[in-house]
Amino acid sequence: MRESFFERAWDVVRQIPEGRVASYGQVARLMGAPRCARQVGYAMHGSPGVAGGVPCHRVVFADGSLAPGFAFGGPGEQRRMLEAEGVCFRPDGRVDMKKSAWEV
DNA sequence: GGTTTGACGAGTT
DNA sequence: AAACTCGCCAAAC
Repeated sequence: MRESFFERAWDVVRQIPEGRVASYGQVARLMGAPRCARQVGYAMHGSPGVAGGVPCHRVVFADGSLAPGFAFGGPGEQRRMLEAEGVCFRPDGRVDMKKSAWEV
């Protein structure tokens, strides 16, 4: 059943524990496509959302910055959601990958 | 079946 | 430090 690349991406994102964040490249790597970070990001855009079991808000850039224009109701909503899960943020507005990076 | 696109990443300027 | 460019690759047109 070779699910589409997207569905596989969702499956990996689904495994991200609470209070942790994973970069697009990280997710892509876990799915066996380390070069497909962009496709992962695009898959997130088309994800069913948290209601579908895909916490796309836990997926961030490799730098720890969030996607511009992200919205579950507002760009600041994602940060608020992550903080609520225990994710550490830096004054720059980026996620503290050093503490909140998803350890596989 | 070729072209365009894009929630990335790393390298340059 | 921030902005820009190039490369990668799957999905949509």
